[in-house]
Parts: sequence; structure tokens; C-alpha cells
Amino acid sequence: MLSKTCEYAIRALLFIAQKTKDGSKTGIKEIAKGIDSPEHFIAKILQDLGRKGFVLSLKGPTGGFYHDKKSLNRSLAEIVKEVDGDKLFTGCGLGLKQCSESRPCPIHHEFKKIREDMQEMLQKTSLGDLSEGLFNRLTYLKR
Amino acid sequence: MLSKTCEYAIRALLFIAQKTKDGSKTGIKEIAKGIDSPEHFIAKILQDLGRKGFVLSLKGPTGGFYHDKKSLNRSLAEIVKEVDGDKLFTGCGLGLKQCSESRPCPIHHEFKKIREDMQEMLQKTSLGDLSEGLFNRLTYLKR
DNA sequence: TTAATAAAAGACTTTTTTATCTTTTATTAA
DNA sequence: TTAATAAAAGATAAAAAAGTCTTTTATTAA
Repeated sequence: MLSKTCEYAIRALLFIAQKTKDGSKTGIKEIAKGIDSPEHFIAKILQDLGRKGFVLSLKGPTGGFYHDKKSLNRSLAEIVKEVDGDKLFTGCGLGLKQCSESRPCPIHHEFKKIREDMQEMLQKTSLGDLSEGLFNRLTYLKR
Repeated sequence: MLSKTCEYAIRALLFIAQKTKDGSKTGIKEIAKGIDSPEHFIAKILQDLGRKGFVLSLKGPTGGFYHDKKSLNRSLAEIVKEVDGDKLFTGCGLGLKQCSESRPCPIHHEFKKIREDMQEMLQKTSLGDLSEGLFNRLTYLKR
């Protein structure tokens, strides 16, 4: 469904969001432990997400990753689209290049419905929204 | 969503189902053309599907791939599960190993709904069902 | 029974994804 | 201003997925 990269990305951003709510920044090592991901791999991913405005960072002592209001309001859909592209939202279920209402693949209509549900769900969910559940220990980011 | 292998698998089986309805067998070359896939790759995939009972085949002149009643009634869900495993039906949206009702990831409940819709859709759809639309030129398998 | 046909099998290559390691740059506190 | 810290950047490696090529085996029609 989502690539490993995208799964790690969302988990890391949620971990950071949670820390931001605590009023603190967090470093690569803490993040990697907190979401159970390879350290260097998540570092790479976060560099990318930083460039794209999904997270902020500061080098040096007391540095680390954190969110501002704006980046906390980004939706999961935006993250997925940036990391994995929009194939999940618009691609054909059977991999056809030109699958459409007027030239549908055999599962076009049923599949479209599910794609749209997925997109809607991801669109209406922001990092900030989900960090609530984490903060209150109702949801988890590892294992 | 589905692997390339699985997309080709379903398309090839549908192509064969359609030919079966015509009362004829079909060969690798014709299949590869008919679904716009790499010839040797789909050959490999069909060998696999043959072992697993999703299609029948006969070597030699007048040979080729075809379906019987039973293989025509296999659901898309069965194919997906055999080719890609059941991660699509049971896996966590954020890649956690133990994501469950009692220890949910942040998107567990919303995601579960979508997974289940997907599974239901694929379960109630058989190769035979979809070959109708192809036969009547209402749906397509290439481009 | 033999030549032609078509799938089965297996080895191999390429591409993409995932992951790791090392060096550089920026920031801060002492 | 310097030593310590932490992210950024870049190079490399390993694993998985996708795709290709060659040889073998089974079947059939002549």
C-alpha cells in the first residue's frame, strides 16, 4: 500500500509532532528508537521532508526536529503524495496507463470507490489530529 | 497497491477467461500482446498460477492456457493473496508488526475500514464475473 | 516416429527500494 | 574561539522486484 519510506515518514513526523506538543525538539537517534526504524534511513527521509516543508530542523547542540503550526497542519494525503506520488489516489487497480470512466479496466468502478475513500480519509487527517491520540497513550508508533 | 506481478497475473487470467468463453485456448505470445506485458515475465507468472490451480495449460501444438469451471470461479482475493500475500488485507497502514484493536496505530480504525472494503470487493468478484464485461467490450485489459 | 509447436524450468540481468557508512556543515555552550 | 553536538550531504551496499534469455520437456499432427 504505502512504501516503507512513506510509512517511516509518517511515523517519524507523528513522533516529532508529539514531541513538539511536549514543547521539545527531538533528534534522529530518539526518533529512530521511538518509531523502530533504521537510524540512517530515517535521517535521509527527514532531510527530504524538511526540504518539502513537512518538518523543521536545527543543527547543533539543543538542535533537532520540530514542527510549527503550519507543518503540524499538513495532511497525511499531502505526505503520501509527496513521498509515493499520487498513484495510490489516481492509479488503475490493474496497472493500465489509461484507465478511465470511458475506457475502464474490469475493476475500475469498484476500485475507484475504494481509492476515493482512502484519499478522503488521508485528506481529512492531519499530523496534529493524530498526535492527540499518541499524547494520550491511546495509539502507538512502534511494534 | 498490487505488485506488477499481481496486476499482470489478474490481467492474464482475465484474458484467458475471455478466450475460454470463446471456447479456445491461448498462448503466451497472444496473452502478452493482449494484456501488454513482457512475454517471458508473464510466462513465469502463469507457470506459478498453474501450479496453484488458477489456470490450466497444455503443451504442444494446439496447446495453451485455459480455464475450467473451478478456476473460472476463483476470486480476485484468492489471486491477490496467493501472489502478494495477505498484507493488503491484514497489514497495518503504517507498517507496525503488531497493530490491533487493543494496540492500534494512529490510523488503525480508519484504515481497517478501507482494507475490509477492499477485501470484500475482491472476494465477491470472480474471474468469470469480470470476463463478461470483457466479452461484451465494455471493459479493457491494455493501455 | 519425427518435426514442429508450445509450455516448463532455470539461470541470469537490470532496476528499484531499502539500508548503511563516512564526511561536511551549522549551531551552541563553555 | 573552540570543542562538542546534531543535522545535511553524498557515496556505497544489500535486498527485493521486475524483466530477459536459453535449454528442456511434453504434445500433437503429419
